Amino acid sequence: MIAAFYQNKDKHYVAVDCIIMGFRDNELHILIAKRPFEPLLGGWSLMGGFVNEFESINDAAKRVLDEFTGIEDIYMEQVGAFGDVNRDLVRVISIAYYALVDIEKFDTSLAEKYDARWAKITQLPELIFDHSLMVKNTLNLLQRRAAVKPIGFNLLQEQFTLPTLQSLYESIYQEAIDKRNFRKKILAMDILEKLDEKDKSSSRKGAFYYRFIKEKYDQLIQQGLHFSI
Amino acid sequence: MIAAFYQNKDKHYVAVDCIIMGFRDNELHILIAKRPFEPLLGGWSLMGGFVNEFESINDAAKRVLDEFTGIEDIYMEQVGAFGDVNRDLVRVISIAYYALVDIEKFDTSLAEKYDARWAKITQLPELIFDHSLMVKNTLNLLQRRAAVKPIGFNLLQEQFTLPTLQSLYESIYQEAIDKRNFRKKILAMDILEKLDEKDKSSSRKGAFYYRFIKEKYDQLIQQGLHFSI
DNA sequence: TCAAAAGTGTTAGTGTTACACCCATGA
DNA sequence: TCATGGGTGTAACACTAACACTTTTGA
Repeated sequence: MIAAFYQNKDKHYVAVDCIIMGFRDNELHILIAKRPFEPLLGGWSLMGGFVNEFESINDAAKRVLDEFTGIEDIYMEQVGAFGDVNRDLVRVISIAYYALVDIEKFDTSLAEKYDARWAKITQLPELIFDHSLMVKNTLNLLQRRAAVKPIGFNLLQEQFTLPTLQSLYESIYQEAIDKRNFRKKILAMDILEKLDEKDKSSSRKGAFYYRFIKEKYDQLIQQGLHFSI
Repeated sequence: MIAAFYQNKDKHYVAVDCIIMGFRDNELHILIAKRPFEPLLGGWSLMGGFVNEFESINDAAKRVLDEFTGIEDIYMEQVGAFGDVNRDLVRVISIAYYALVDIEKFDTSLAEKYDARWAKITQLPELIFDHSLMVKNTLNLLQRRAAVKPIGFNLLQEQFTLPTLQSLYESIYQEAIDKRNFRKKILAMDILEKLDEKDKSSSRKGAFYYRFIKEKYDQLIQQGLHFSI
């Protein structure tokens, strides 16, 4: 019988915790919620949930992401498993995922429902358990990923200006980038389409909108392009 | 009561699977074992074990590594969690770790005990479940890590020659490296100590032994050195 | 003396960094 | 007209990649 081999093994609670990132006011933000119950009532935490018996861990993460943002089809990637015995109040193994969302699509009614808010990554409060560590590892991973994959666009709306795109990367890497070098590099890849419209919300002159052309990117990758910022 | 919150949640078997890597005959090898029981009797698999109730997932990995190699204090890093519902015969969530060992320290009696063997990474047989995927992800991760961290030395003995070190990196990246450029780069970092002794096992002239000086590396890192191959 | 692997520098080219001024616009 | 952020090119420098011959030694 198959089950015999597993019979005497311990079983564990397994959770997913999501580092949901958005971009607003030229800064990365993370969605955090105030814990509504004891113990640690009022402590800030990431968005999480338990993995169900007939659900893959990826599906669990997608479910949690949808539940707390109201957005489906979110870009996400696993950060890793966190399994210290005492990381939670009872023994729970948690698998962290980070997600990149267009903050404009966020269902703000959920913020009230879960007592959640978008916190600037530079001004995060202390989080419960090992959630601060999860965020730290995520930022690390994001910095490595964003340098070689065009995932940053997931944080922006369909149309965005180059100044906005640049400030996004500046926020990810926490450092200033030279305007001319940045433009040269991103435009040289030839994966953006310049639109006719301008965004005049942050200057009188206005900045042209651009659009990421995924099809072109995919095609160029086939031909050996290496995305790099 | 604390437990109330968790009460109705599902529990899961959680395993660790280890991608144990060694270097021999100028090639990366992975330790795999023949499954000694049905179903899938005789199928090749990675080294694994279940996570116990009062054991962190890292400790579980260390336990498994020691059990199958006879070596303590092994360099290891988590690859990630694998949690498809049907990845195993029953629902098991597995956390993969890769480990880099000095293959000379391997307790060969364990190879018989577990019907294990070191398989060349270029000639791996098909593995059971999602183990081949785990290896693929590991190789990816290793390539990224080895380029910026001096972890390759964990695969070698205390003393090694530059030709050996080079062939190690050639095996990791599956591509030839220019001898002169490689030496220039690695020696420029000034983290190796040249010894007086030569290894004459692979040439009449003999190649000088070198040693990685961890203390010096740590010190230089403080001063802003970036390891890079 | 020869075969076989170890060891050694230079150059061209590519990519990266640093840097300053004009433009368009609304108030 | 002026204040503000958007937009543009070039030159020095650093790094990378390409490349061939000499040395040592045991058989």
